[in-house]
Amino acid sequence: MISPVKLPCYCASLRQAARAITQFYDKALQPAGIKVTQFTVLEALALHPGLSTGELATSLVMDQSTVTRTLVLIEKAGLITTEATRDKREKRWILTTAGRLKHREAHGLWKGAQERVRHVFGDQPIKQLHQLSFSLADRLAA
Amino acid sequence: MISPVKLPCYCASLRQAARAITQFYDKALQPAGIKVTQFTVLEALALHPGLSTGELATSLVMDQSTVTRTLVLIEKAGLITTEATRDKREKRWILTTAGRLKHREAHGLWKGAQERVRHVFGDQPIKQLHQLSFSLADRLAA
DNA sequence: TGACAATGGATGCATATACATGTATTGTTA
DNA sequence: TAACAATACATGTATATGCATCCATTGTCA
Repeated sequence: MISPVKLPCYCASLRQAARAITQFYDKALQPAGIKVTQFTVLEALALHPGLSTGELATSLVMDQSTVTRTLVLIEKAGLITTEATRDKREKRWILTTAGRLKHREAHGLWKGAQERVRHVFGDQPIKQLHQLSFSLADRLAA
Repeated sequence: MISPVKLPCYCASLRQAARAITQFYDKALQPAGIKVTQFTVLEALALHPGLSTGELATSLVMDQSTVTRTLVLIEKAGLITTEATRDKREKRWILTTAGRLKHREAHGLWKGAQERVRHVFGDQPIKQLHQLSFSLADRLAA
């Protein structure tokens, strides 16, 4: 009896989808004790060790302050640490041994979530959504 | 020189796009002094006056507690108020006069943002993204 | 080299988000 | 009708997010 509110707002629909899929992935990652946001940073550092805080922010299209706070969390958890650099202002991040283990564990759970999403939503639609999302973020960042 | 991290995660890409477009709309709505989240609720109430907190949560695919907090904000701003109901537990919301004015003002700004997004991203792509987003939220909510 | 600009992060503040739980009210049933 | 269950929000806690601003360090240039 609740009228479903179908808003024409492009922003509202994207936020809605982001909320829904975030809950889905967070639930999937729960056994590893990390959130999808934190996993994303771990993944980025696993692929590109030594990225700085600012570089992470740029490449993940996040605000620098947001990245800083996520980094603090996973650093406290012992998953990442900083390398020594000449420039004392910057911090370059790498996974610790515990971080590599956690990443491997989380990666398995994440993969399962990816597959389930692909299964329930369809291979073509999810890939299309994925591409369009990246593309939009890219376009709007400029 | 910063390697752009293209993650295969469906969740990461959606979150990225959601962040980017949220900033875009928030900036557009700035003259009205409200955020796109708040505008979404105003819009829902403009279209469907008298929705309860829980109904808003369901129809907007948001957590009830999140909706409660957004409602508190725009209520404090004098934009919405509650109707009297038999059931003293529930709150049914309607726009105040100030709320209707604010909604009208914000709606104009929002429309401009919609058009600009459509222009920079393309009519077909944005509509496709819109549909896919709603569809995914729908699918995952179930 | 000494002042000043630029850079890289950190922090204060406000909102967004969700989960778990609490509280008040309403519904149900023995 | 007196429990007890169910419902509708509110609240505590933690993380996510972004803007404005601050601080420390580095770069530049007269």
